Amino acid sequence: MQTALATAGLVPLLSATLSNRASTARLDSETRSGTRRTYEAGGEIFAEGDRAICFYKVVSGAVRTYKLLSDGRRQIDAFHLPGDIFGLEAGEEHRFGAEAVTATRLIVHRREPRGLIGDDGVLAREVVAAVMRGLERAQDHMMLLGRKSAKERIATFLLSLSQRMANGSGAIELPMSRCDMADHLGLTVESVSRTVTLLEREGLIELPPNRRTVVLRNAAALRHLAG
Amino acid sequence: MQTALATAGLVPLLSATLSNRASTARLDSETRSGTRRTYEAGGEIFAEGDRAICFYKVVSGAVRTYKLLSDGRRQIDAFHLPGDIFGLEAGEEHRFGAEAVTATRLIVHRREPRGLIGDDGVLAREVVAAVMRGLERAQDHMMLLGRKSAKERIATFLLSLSQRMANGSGAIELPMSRCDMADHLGLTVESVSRTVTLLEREGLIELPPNRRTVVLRNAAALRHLAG
DNA sequence: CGAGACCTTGAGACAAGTCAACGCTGGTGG
DNA sequence: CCACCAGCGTTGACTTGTCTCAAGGTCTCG
Repeated sequence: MQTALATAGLVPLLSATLSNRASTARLDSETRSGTRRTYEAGGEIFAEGDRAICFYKVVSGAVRTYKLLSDGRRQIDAFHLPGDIFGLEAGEEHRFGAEAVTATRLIVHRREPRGLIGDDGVLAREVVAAVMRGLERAQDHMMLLGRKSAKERIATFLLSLSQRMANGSGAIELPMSRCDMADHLGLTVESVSRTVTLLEREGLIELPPNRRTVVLRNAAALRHLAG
Repeated sequence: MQTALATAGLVPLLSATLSNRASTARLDSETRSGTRRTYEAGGEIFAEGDRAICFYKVVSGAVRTYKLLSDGRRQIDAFHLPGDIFGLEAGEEHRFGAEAVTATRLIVHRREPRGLIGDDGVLAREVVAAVMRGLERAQDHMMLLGRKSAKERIATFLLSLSQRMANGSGAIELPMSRCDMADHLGLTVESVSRTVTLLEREGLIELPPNRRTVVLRNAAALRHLAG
């Protein structure tokens, strides 16, 4: 059993064979060993520097993880949507803050020194997959932040959200404000607003008066922009 | 050092089982199962999209891993120095290209589907530690790319290099060109050159005529800049 | 010593940032 | 039920940091 354990943790790292297997074994880990917690919009889940006792899985809502510079500049590392795991750390402390973007329900898992996680192969593999996915997203995001124009950033962001939210229709319900988008994409609020408006004028997207919904009108063109 | 990281990082994350089993096996992983390979400056180690058969550990020299956009824009994800592991993938393919920055010696490890890695606790932990460290570096780098000025980027970069190279004196031998620095920091060659010159004029660093060496004259001020 | 790669510098252009209104919208309380 | 308020989003005018383009300088290596 302990060998299986070791395998569960490491193999997905090194070969995709198992990772495929893990994703099909969609046992709901929610039913296991986690307690629930809810937050209202804007609620703090943990702060940068807090001891990393727990990690979290989003049930509903959305979460942002971010870092601050001493003068208040903020970089939002990622938005976490239902199914996503966040709050994993290699060290003792959280290297990010985390806040609920909208009203959010989470499952909280204690980071057990041994035992619990080891006993749950599904969760363990989910955790490793979450780390690897986080790494890949971070790498792609560096390309965006380092080398893409505002228009390309917005296009990339909208496409990736539409894939992750996948609600059938082409409409995306943005959970986050323009300010959050800006701090994720390395832009200012004004640039985000202007660029979104520009994409609408060019017919690539559509913006109901509400402004928190986006309909992708020309996904091919967006994809071309996103590179 | 890496063992320390592995202990701090992997174990709390996944389970202590592996660590107990392997913590007594203090064998140098270099002596196991890895073959050596050398590259001259500029040599390609693998290309984006290649099947990820192997991963690598730097013995000497320096390696850059990068992504390209269709129009040639490049983002250098990271520079890998002696002791660093790179080329690990969750999937079947390399998501980056890798090239030697200078003449480089590597150890090549086959990515065994199971078995071998599981048998070598030290290597396994090094691997997980490498992934976690890669994630942390990527996260810090997003802050840099998304929110820092050119001056702050250069300061951050020089400090981090000086820590990683740690050759006693305060002098850093830059293995990479200005162009590589630019593509890592999300700037242009010209901006890098100008900013480095500026830091020299302000007395924070010193640049021997060679231009590939940097002496940190005022690390405190640089640290303040880096945020 | 010469060629080429690399680095620096300058001048001008431009994308994105800043500052400042203004408008919408959704919620609250009179 | 409507009017107001506060927060969010948009837009405009202007500024600025970084990029672009174009020389020119400097090191290294054959």
